[in-house]
Amino acid sequence: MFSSSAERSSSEENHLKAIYALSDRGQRDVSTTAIASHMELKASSVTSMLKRLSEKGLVEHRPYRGAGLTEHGLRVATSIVRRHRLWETFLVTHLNYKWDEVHELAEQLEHVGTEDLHDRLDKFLDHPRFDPHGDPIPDKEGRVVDMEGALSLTGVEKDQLVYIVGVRDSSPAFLKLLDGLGLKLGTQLTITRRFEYDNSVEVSSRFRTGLLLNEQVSTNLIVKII
Amino acid sequence: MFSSSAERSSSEENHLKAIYALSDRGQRDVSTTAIASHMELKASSVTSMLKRLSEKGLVEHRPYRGAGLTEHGLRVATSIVRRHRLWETFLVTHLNYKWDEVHELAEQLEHVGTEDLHDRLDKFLDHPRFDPHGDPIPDKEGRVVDMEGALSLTGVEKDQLVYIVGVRDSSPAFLKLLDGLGLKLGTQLTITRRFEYDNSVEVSSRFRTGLLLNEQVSTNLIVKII
DNA sequence: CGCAAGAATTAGGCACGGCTAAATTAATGA
DNA sequence: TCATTAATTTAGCCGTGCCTAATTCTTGCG
Repeated sequence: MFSSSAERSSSEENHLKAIYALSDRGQRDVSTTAIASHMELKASSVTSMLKRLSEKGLVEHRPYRGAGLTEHGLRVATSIVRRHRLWETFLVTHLNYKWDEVHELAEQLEHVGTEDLHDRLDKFLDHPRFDPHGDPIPDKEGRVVDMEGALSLTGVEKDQLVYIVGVRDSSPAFLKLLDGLGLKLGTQLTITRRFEYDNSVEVSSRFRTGLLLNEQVSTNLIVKII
Repeated sequence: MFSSSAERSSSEENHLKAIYALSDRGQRDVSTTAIASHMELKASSVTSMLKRLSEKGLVEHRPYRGAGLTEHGLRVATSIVRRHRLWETFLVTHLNYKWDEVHELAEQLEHVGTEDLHDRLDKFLDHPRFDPHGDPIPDKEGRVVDMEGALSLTGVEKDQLVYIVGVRDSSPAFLKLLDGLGLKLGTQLTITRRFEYDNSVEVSSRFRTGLLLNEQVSTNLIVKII
């Protein structure tokens, strides 16, 4: 059995991660343009990377049609997502970073070292199942718990008690907004009023009542019914 | 006050670190060849990097004569050594790596992130003053404790009780040898016999007596008199 | 059905960081 | 002093990974 880690560059790994994310965990194919805009690159750069990844057997590239991960590519992409989320967890739980500060750093750390390093990190962190944004951390074999019962706050009935389990958008701006509103993972909420005018909702938590959330915010809040 | 972190590549940082190490912490100039052989590069590659670092004000390059760190370069180099040793400490104390396994990983981790990350890591580790090999960790301001009273085992008198505080060679091979002999930081020793023939010494510790160390080994062991 | 718009690819250029080979400088010793 | 040698630098090439501009597919609409 030979190692499957045939020296990948950070850029290669980032492309795999992008395809993974855009294809809904490797389900369907994604377009060159989509990858390019996700990574803030030009399409031509993506094309040449797709060619390279295709030669390495990580990606199936159908020119002019799109690209998808091979089985091998999917394993690699999952592993990188795992690494990313483990580092984010470490940064928040042990180095006292805030949840809106860790993405960039994890983006760099995820490319360092071997699988062994991350297995050890995982063990040190006591096998966390969710990262600081509520995203599930794939296990060693790439299995991802899928969050059944989770839904967007937008889809919740009035007066239904729910608690926040994640965010759909983990940009610093959105996370800081939530901090400012006193909303974090685990916070319990109920929708007290809905406004048809703009689909905004009024929510109450233990600490705050009459908090008005616009549609964008409520859509990006992932909750579970208690 | 503007930031002094004007985007440095890993390769640039590695060159600074090499100059720092070879120049005895930035004292004297070092030759292109010395840097090249230390980094396992060709001299011509080093020359072009020296030119770049010189333009960035990190290195003083006197063509055909040698190169030394500027004050700014010295600060940067010290910071990288600090990062390296902090990560080595983390890997050993929290991820259970052995002292002969951490160098390569730290070599990669040291280039990630900002000074802030490493200040937080330092705090998390509770401001360690020595890394797993006994090398001093520079503080935030670049101050290095110099290990007064430390000397090579070769220079110790017969029957003098000493303990191991560091190693001059931290290659995996040497560290594994020490592991095999049951020698580690803190181990107490006395030289029981000296052999003029090849400058080897016989030492005894609490756990082992009559252990024969050749000159290379005893030279690379740094000890303090109790 | 055919063509124009838009997506994607190809062609060609650039900076980085490495290399080899050629040219240059410094140092040494006869 | 001057020639030889060793160290160093310069010249020029290559792969990665990005870019712009030109070209080639696909597709949907008139």
